[in-house]
Formats: sequence, C-alpha cells, structure tokens
Amino acid sequence: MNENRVIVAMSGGVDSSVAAALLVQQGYEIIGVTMKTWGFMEVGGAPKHESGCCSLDAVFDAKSVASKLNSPHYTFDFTESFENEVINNFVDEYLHGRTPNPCVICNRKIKWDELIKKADSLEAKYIATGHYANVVYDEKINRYKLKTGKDTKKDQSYALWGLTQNSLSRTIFPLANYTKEEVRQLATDFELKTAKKPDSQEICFVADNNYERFLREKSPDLIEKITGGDLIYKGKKVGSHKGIPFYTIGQRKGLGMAFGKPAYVTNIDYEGNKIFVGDKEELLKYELEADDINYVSTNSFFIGEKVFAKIRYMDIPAGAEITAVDNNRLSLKFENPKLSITPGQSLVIYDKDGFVLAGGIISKSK
RNA sequence: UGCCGGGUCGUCUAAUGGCAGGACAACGCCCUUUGGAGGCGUCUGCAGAGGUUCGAAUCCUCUCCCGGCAG
Repeated sequence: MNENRVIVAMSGGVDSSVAAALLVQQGYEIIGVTMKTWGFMEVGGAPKHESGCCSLDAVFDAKSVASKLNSPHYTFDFTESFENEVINNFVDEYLHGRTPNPCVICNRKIKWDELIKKADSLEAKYIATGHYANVVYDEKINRYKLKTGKDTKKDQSYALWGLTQNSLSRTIFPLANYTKEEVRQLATDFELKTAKKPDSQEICFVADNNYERFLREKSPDLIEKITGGDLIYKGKKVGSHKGIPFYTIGQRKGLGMAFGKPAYVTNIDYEGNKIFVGDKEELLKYELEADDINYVSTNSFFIGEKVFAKIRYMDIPAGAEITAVDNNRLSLKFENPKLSITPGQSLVIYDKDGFVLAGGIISKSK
C-alpha cells in the first residue's frame, strides 16, 4: 500500500480539478478517476453536455486536467452498481411515497465503497474528492471525524453522513479549507480548463431535472397502479392526484388547484393512496424519528443530549434534543418547529463546532 | 318560455357611472451536486348583441347560460 498515492475522483468540474491540483502541489502522486455511473444515451431528457457530471464532455475535461497535471487518468464503469444501489433505491422510495436523497446513497455506496476497492487494487492508501468538507482524526476517542468545510455556504458534509470509519480513514478532502471563490481563483491560477465551468446542480442521472419523466420511463407499470387516488384538502376530497411518487411533503407547486391562499402537501398516505393538502402551519412539526443511523464523529448519544440537526440539504442546523435511541434508530425533538419534515430525506446531526455526529434517514415526523 | 336570483382572468373575489384590482393557480427567471421550500417577474377576464351617456363591469332592452322557487 503506497501511502503517498491518492485516487482522485474527478467529475470534470472545477472542484475536483482543483482538488487534484492541490494534491499534486502537496507532493502526492495522484491517479485521476472518473466514474461512469449511468449510460449517457439511456437516461433521456436531453443531457446537458456542458455541465452535468458524468457527461461525455465531463470525462474529457477530467482527462485534460489530469494530463495537465502529468497524472494518469482512468474511467471506470460503475453503471451496474449505480443502477442497483442508487437508481433502484431512488425509484423504490418515490413509489412508496417517500422522498429520497440519491446523492447520499451514491456517496456511501459508490463514490466511497467502490472507489476504495479501486484504490486497493491500485495500491493507493487514499482517495480524495472535491467535496467541501473536512475529516480529522481524534486520537482521544480513536475516531475519524467528519466536519463542515470552511465554506459553510457550500458545505457538503450533509451528503456525506453515510461514510464509515474505514472510508473516512482513507479520505482526503483537499478543499476543506477553501471557499468556492478561492477554488475558482486557484483553478485560474493553475490554468485548469475547468476554471469557468458552471456549478452542477441537478441529480446527475436526471439531466433535465425532471424526475417525474424519469420515473414514468423507468417504472411505467408500477406508477400506473398507484395513480389517481384522492387529493384531500381540509378533510374533503377536492380532486384526484397524479400518482403518489409525484408529491413530496411541503410541496406547493404543481397542485394545479386554487384555494385562495398557498396550499401545501401535508401528508402522503401510501397505504390509502391519498395525498393530503393543507395550510403552511400544518407542516410545522417538532419531532421526528430516523433510522439507518450511522455514527460518525461520535459512537453514541444519550437521552437529553443537545445537538444541532439538519433535515434537508440546504438547511440551517437547528437546536434539538435526543429523545430516544435504539440501535440504529433514534428520535429527536427540535426547540422550534421545523417546516416539512420529510420521510426519506436525511437527518444529519451536528455538534456546536460543526462536526457530523451522525446521520440517518427520516422515517416519520410527529 | 307565467316566479326570483346570478353570470368579472384557469379558480375565488373587488371595483355601483370615471384607467377592471387582488389572492390562489399557471408560466418564466434566480437560488440549489437531492426532492421541496423561498425570492423576483409575467400572462390571462367584464357571457353575447344592441341602447342611454362626454364616459358603462355598473343603468335599460333582448339573446344565451347557471342556480333555486313555482311543480
């Protein structure tokens, strides 16, 4: 195992390009890797060639950057495991009326698990990505801790809660102490061709950002079965919904109905095939339950422990208290009510210093 | 066809003789490596025809619809 060798996940964007350049500057021997995660031609929806990660142009850009850094670059095909782990989960969750976080699954199962296997075969000790996050080893508790990056505005620690201790022990986040602005400047300084590429944003395998279309194409039969149930407003049926998967808690757009004031999806009843709509106030909840808990910067919680929690990607950590802990499941209660606590979304628990204590999947709100 | 109401953006609703306005919806842009939220912006209407008036959504006639009551 070569301690100086790093596998860098290069998406072809600015961030991972700069991450690679910084590692080279620091004296590491890097091997650039672009992960092919889905068939470019099969996803439909007119992929945007200039931006989306994993597009053909992206592979080309990643190669150019690696070449500029005098480093080797490989493209590995992870299409099969991506389909099995990420896309199947994505479709299945929506079909059950939940709202998945594909990036979370992808990071854990594909970006890390699969990439570490590659690192093993290439005899590299480390893997690196362009995420805005930080990892530090704490010898007192013998754990690798995951922490918010310097750029709190761009921080991506939320999507990384699923990483295991083993994964973290082999991870380098070269952008941990940089802001997006600084990264763009570095890209220019390093003369990387990706310096001015726009940030990517949509789910990589739903290039047109239309997940409804994606689900319909992916699973037409199943969707057929759960379509056309009741749309209920204040206890009364006001229409038919277009299918359980096409709604999520807190959704306002697309209801196609006017009630004189904004109306939101307040509940999804998968068993009864019903969508409930109501006022914004009905979305405010104090408590939630989450399972599939992964402990990161700590190995336990105690009842009554004060923490900070995020219930969605772009959320501000809010004060909360742990109310129940049971194996890989826990409950917590917020000091102030949260809007739209959504089953399927990730709960990420932080401490006051920005360390990711643990994460999990929200199963219900109370 | 003998009796009363009532027809205004897609929906709900203001303007009672003086520039048809709002809310919601829809659409667009911004934000965002998840979905949703949020911000900014845009569009669309006086049921039809005539009349009175300097001027009509508003007053008058007829026509067409929609509710009731009378059966």
